[in-house]
Amino acid sequence: MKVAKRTRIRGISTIGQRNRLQYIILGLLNQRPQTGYDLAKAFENEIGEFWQAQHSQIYPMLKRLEAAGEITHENTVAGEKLAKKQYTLTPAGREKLVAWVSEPSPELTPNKDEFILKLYFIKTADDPRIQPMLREQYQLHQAQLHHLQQRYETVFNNQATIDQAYGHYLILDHAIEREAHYVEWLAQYLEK
Amino acid sequence: MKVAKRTRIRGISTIGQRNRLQYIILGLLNQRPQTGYDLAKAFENEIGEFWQAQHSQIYPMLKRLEAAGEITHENTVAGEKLAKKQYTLTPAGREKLVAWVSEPSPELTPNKDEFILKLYFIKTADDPRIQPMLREQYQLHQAQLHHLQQRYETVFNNQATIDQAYGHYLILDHAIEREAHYVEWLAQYLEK
DNA sequence: ATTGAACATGTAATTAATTACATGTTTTAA
DNA sequence: TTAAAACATGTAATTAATTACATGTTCAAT
Repeated sequence: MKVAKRTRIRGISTIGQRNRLQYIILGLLNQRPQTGYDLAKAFENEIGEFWQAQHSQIYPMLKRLEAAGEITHENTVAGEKLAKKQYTLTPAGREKLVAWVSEPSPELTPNKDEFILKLYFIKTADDPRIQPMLREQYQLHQAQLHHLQQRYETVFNNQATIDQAYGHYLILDHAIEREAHYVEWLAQYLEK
Repeated sequence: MKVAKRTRIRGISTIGQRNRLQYIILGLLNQRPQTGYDLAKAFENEIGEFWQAQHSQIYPMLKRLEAAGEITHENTVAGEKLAKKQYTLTPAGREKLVAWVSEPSPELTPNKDEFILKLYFIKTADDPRIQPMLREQYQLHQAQLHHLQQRYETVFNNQATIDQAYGHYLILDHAIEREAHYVEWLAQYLEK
C-alpha cells in the first residue's frame, strides 16, 4: 500500500498534498445523502469556518470517490427536468471515514497568517507601521470573535444540540477561545 | 494592472494562490545578500516555524524575481570551482517589499488543523475516540510549546536582540501564547 | 586516503486548489 | 410576466507546492 510521505521540519509538517477533502465529503455524506451542490453549500456554512472547497473541486472528487467504490449516487429529477445526483456513503466509504478519524494526527499545522509573516520583516519597535497593523488585526479578529460568538448562540442554544453535535461544539468553542486570545494578545501591544 | 481576486466566505479568504514566497525571499534578501541554498536553510530555521518552502520552489522563484528586476545575482566560486549565486535586492525589489508590508492584510486565514477537522465529525460526547485524540494533541502541543519557549530563551536572552528583531520577537511571543492557550483548552476537556 | 555530511543548483512529475469558463432549470419577488 | 436569485452540474486553465529526479563540490572526521 502506498503511504503519503511528508516533509517534516522540526515537527511542523506540510499540509498541501494530503487531500483531506475526500474525508470531509465522506463525513458530510455520513450525516445524510447529499448532492454536490449541497456539499458546496456546506462549505459556505458551518464547515466553511475552518475548511473551504469550491464546486469545481467537489464534483471531480465525487467522481473519484464513486470510482473508488466509497460512494454511490442516485439520479433524481426536481420539477420538470432538473437533474440531481444524490450521493450516499457505501460501507467501504464509511469504513474509510472511521479509519481516518481513528488514526493519529501527529502533525502540527503551520498557521500561514500574512500579518504574522509581515511582522517578521519589521526590525525595530519604533517602526511606524506596527501600530496601524495591530489596529487593523484587532478590528479583524474582534469582528471574527463576535461572528463566532453569534454562531455559538444561534446553533448551541440548548444542551440537546451540544449533545448531538459535540465535536462541532468543541471546535466552535476552540475557535472562540482562540480568537478571544488573539484579540487579547493584540491589545497587549496596542498603544492607548 | 492585474489584481489577484480572492474568494471570500464570511471574511475567511482562501490562501492558496497568493504567492507570498516572493515576499519572503525579498524580505530575507533585504536582511543580507544570500544564495538559494542559504534561503532554503532559512526555511529550516527560524522562518520555518511559520512558513515552509523547498529549494525546488526557491530556485525557480529566484529566476522569476530576477527576470522581474527585483533581485540580481553575482557569481562567486567557493574553493576550486563550486559555483554560487549570491542574490541581492534591487531598489525595485526593496520597494515591492516595503509596499507589501505596508498594505493592509484584511484577511483571516483558515487554520487547517486536521485534529479539529476530525472532531467535527464526532457526534457525541461519549465517543471513545475523543479522549485519546485529546491526549495525543495535548502531548503534541505541549512539546511544541516547550520547543518555542526554548527558542525564545536561546534567541531573545537579551534586550538588544529584541530591539534588533522586534517583529520576530512579537511573532515568537504570539506563537508561544497561542500554543500555551491551545494546551490549556485541551486540558479543560481532558478527563483526569 | 576515504567516506559521509553539508554545500550548492537545478529540473520533472504530480497533486491540490483556485479562478474562469460553460450551460441549463426552478423558484421567488417585484 | 419577467427578471433576478438560487438551484444544479460540469470542464479548462492556471498556480502553488510537494516529491522525486539529477548532478556535482567541499569540508570534516576517521
